[in-house]
Amino acid sequence: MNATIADLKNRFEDALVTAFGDEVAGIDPLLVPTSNPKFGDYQSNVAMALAKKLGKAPRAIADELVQTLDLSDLCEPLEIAGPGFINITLKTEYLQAQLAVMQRSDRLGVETAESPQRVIVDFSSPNIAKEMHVGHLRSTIIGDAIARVLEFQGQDVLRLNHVGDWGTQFGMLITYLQEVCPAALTTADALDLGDLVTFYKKAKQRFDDDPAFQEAARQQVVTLQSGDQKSDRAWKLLCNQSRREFQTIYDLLDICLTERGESFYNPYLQGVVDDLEQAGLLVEDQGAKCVFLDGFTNREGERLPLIIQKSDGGYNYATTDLAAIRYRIHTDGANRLIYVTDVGQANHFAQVFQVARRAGWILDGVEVVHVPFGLVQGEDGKRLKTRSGETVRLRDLLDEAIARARADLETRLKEEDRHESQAFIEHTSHIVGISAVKYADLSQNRTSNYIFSFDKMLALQGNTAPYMLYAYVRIQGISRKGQIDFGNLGADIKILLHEETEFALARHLLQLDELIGQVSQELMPNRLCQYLFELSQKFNQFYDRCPVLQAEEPTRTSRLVLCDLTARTLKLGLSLLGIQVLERM
RNA sequence: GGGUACUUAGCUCAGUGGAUAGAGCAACCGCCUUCUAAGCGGUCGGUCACAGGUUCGAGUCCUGUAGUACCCGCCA
Repeated sequence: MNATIADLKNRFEDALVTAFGDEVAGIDPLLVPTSNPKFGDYQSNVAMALAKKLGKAPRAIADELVQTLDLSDLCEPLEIAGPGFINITLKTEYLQAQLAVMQRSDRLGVETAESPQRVIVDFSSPNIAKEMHVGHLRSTIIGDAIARVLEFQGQDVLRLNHVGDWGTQFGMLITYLQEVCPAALTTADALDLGDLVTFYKKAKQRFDDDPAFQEAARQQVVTLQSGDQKSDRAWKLLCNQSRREFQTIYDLLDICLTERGESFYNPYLQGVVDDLEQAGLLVEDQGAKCVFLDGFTNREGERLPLIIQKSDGGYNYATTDLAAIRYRIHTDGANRLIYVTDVGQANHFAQVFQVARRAGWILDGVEVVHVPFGLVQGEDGKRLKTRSGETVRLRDLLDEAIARARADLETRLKEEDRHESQAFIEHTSHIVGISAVKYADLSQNRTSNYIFSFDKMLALQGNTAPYMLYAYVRIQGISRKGQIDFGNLGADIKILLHEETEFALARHLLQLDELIGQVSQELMPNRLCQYLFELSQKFNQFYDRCPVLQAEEPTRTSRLVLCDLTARTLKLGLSLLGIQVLERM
C-alpha cells in the first residue's frame, strides 16, 4: 500500500493548496495509519497542525479540506472526528483489488529498490582462538536479519565478518604456546579448539599477572606484524582451526558471511596514519599518535584522545576500524555501512566515526551507522552465565534449544498417539529449536537488554516462533486436506471480503510493503516480528470464524486466496528473519 | 567524576507528537461430533520512575531529580 499512501498524500497536498492557497504548499498532510480500526484505514492530522497558522478552528479546516478532496474512487466518504481528525476508510472493492494484485505478485507486491545501494553489514565478528559464545548470538542473528531484509529489497549487500584475527591476543597466545605446546604452532590440529580456548585463558591470565610475559607478548605482536614467517605460519594454523569451528555454527544457524578479518586491513594502517597526519588531525602525546576528540572529555574536562598508533609503534582496533571505513567507502564503494555490535561499543564507534568524518573519508551520501543491541541476561537479570559461572558457549546453547524442542515434540507425539519418522523428528526439532532462539532475540527491541529463557522462547503460545510456525502449518493442513494447489487457484480470482476477521486479515496483509520499508530504514527487526505475530493472530481469528473448505463458492476460493496470501507472507517474513517454515509439526 | 542508554500491568515486553496506553505470560471463566484446541473468546490487572517545561495535543520532545545497566588512555 506504499503506492496508495503516496497517492493519498499527493491528493491531500493538492487539496490543501486548492483550499488554503500557496501558504500551505509543501505541508505534510500527516497521513498515518489509524490507531484503531473503527476510525478506518488512515487518518490525516493536518487540520490540528494548521489551526494556528490559518487562524481557524481545526474542525473548520478539516471540513473545508474534505469539501475540496475527491477520493471517491478509493475511499468511502471521509469523516471528521474528535478535534479535527480526518478519517479515511478504503473501499472494499479497492482492498479486494489490491489483494488480487498481491496474489499475482511473486514478491507479494513489495517493490524492489529503485536505485540499489551498496550496503555493508558488519556483524557476528567472533575472535579467533576463542569459542563463539552467547555474546555473539545477537550480533549474528540481528545482522543476518538486517542483511536479509536489505537483500530482499534488492540492495547490493556485502555481509562482512570482521573477525578478531589480529592484535595483542595473538601475541599472548603464540608466546604462551611456544612455552607449553610448540607443536600447535607448526602442525595443523595439534590441539582441538577446546584446548586452544583453555590455553587462551591461561595466556590471558599470564598477560594480566606477569609483566615479563606481557612484554614478550607485545614483542611477539611486533614480530608477527613485521611478517616473520614462523609467526605467520602459526597464526594461519590457529585461524584455520577456529574458522572451521565457526562455520559449523553458521551452518547450524543457516547464516552466510564473508570473512574479512582485522588482519585484512594491515596493509592500510599506515595509510590511515599518513592521511590523518596530512589532514592535520594527528597529535603526538606521550609517544602515542592520537586524534583529540570533540565532545569527549576526561574527568579534568580535557579532550580525550583516540589512539591511532601506540607508543610501541603498534596499532589498535580504532586504527583498524578507521582503515575499514576508508576501505569500505573508497574501495568497496559502499553507500551505507552498518555495524551490528553491542551497545557497549557505542562510544568507540561515535569516536571512530567522528575521526573518519573529520578526515573526510565519509563521502557525501554515505551513511555510517552503529546498530547497537543490549546484553543477553540470565533469568536473574545478570549477564548470562553457566551454573559454574562461565560464559555460555553458543554451541551448547543451540544444542540445548534443539534438545528441548525435541523432548517437547516427542511428548506431544506420545500424547496424541502420533507416529513420525526419525527424519521428521530431527528436522522439526531442529527448525523449532533454532527458530525459537532467533525469534526470541529478534522480537525484542534490540536496544534493550534481553532476558534469555528457554522456557519462554519455546513456549507454544504467545509471541514465539512455534506459534507462528503453527499458523503456517495450519494453512498447509488446509491445502492437504482439500487437495488444494495454492499455486494454481485460477487465473481470474475474485476476492470477496465480508466477515470482520476477513477484513482485519486483509488489511494487515496489505501493510507488508510499508513494513518492510520501515524495517530497512530503522533496522529494527522486532517490528517485522510484531507484524508477523499480529498476522498469525489475525489468521487464527479468521480460521476460527470462517470455514474455508466447507464454504460455498465463490467464498471458498476467496478464502483460499486469503490463506495462501497469509502463508506466503508468513514464509517470506520469517525467511527475512532467517527462520524456515515447516509443512507439518 | 564524565558520557550513553534504560525505568510502561504481578512477570516479560510493544508502543511512529494524535482519539479510551497495547500484547504475551501468570490467574480466573467459557468454546473441540468441525480445515491440527500448539487455537479462539472473555474477566482481572496502569500515578507510563518523579518534578517541571514546550505543544492545540506528550508514554513519545526538552530540562532537572532518583534508581539501574553499560562505557570512559595505549584490550577488542
